[in-house]
Amino acid sequence: MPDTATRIMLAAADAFAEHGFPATTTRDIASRAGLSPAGVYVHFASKEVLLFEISRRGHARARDLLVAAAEEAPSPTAALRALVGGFSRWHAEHFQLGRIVQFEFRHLSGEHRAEVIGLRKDIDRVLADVLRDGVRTGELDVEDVQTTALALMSMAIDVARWYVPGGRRTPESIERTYGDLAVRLARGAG
Amino acid sequence: MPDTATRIMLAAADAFAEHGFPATTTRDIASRAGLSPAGVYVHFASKEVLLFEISRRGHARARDLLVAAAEEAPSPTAALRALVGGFSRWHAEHFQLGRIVQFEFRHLSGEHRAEVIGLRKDIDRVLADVLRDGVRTGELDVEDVQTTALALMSMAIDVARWYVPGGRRTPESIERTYGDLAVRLARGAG
DNA sequence: GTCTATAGAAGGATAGAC
DNA sequence: GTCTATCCTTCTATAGAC
Repeated sequence: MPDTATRIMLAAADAFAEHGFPATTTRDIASRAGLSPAGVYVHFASKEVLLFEISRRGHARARDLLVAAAEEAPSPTAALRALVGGFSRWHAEHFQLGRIVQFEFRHLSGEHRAEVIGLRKDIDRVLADVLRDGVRTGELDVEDVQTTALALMSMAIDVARWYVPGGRRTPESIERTYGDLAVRLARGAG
Repeated sequence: MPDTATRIMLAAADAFAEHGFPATTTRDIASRAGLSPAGVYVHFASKEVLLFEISRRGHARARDLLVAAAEEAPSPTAALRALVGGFSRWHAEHFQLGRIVQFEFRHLSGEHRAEVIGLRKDIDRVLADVLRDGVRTGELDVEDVQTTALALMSMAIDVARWYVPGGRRTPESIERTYGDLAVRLARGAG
């Protein structure tokens, strides 16, 4: 049994993913965590702080995943495949967390938003660096690195919006297909 | 000066795009439209009906745009470029409407959601048909038509999430770049 | 068709007992 | 650290005058 604070975060993540942040009530969160409405406030100062904690941890985990994938890959092409494939798979496996991270962002307070933006820039940079590496070695052919990186991130992020567990597409098949698509996109007409 | 119902819809679209549906108050909508809080209900039965009307019209316009682009194109490759480029540009030019259409969907009532889903299937089919056409003629090389269509739609739809007017990227440059990326993605290694 | 006023419900957060 | 009870605010939607 995880500790109470963790249970509350898991309950809140479920609720936020299902209804969105503003439409989620603290009563719903408390009830999912097996607490009274007041019980939440012993562990978190407000509903917004709860969103922030979930967002911060989610972003940090996604970033660590990407950095590790980039470092382990033997070539820019392999790194590109691992990055986009892995990020896409992550957004399928953790589609609830992904939705919160990507789509509830605007409901963070100014200060909290700024901190999360920093993590986002780290994430964007990892992919752009891989593309630049590949262009330098000649493996990849990309006209506009920034925009191509953005488009690839869009493909992966959007998985969280449409993914339904138990559907035709599995996280593994998404990883494979999206990794392939990324390489096709960045290798050009050959 | 547009009629009052239209003014209310425009005001609501602004507010929904800025705060999301649940966090938007009917008072805010009324105030933006230059009405008292009660004035809205003469024209729309509820806040949810307002969201539905905006969503329905937005989807229908996007669909008409795509169908027209597909019909006018002289070849599957040209159609693919026009479709993805045009859809991406639309999500930049109408990023507010795009956000509502794509990200406030879950707040529609069951009946209204079903009607919008029908429009979405039309939209998805247009792109999948173009890819299939191109595979048949041999112009395009796509392994999984459904998933490739989905990934291309993701690229375009996600523009509404990140686009900021007045930024480095214009709707025109997005149209060009994303149209090119789509062709690269579907033409394969050549 | 627009207003003022308000009903009626629900939500975020706190007080204070245990 | 958890509960019950509740404060206070805010919200959607309606009533009824004009």
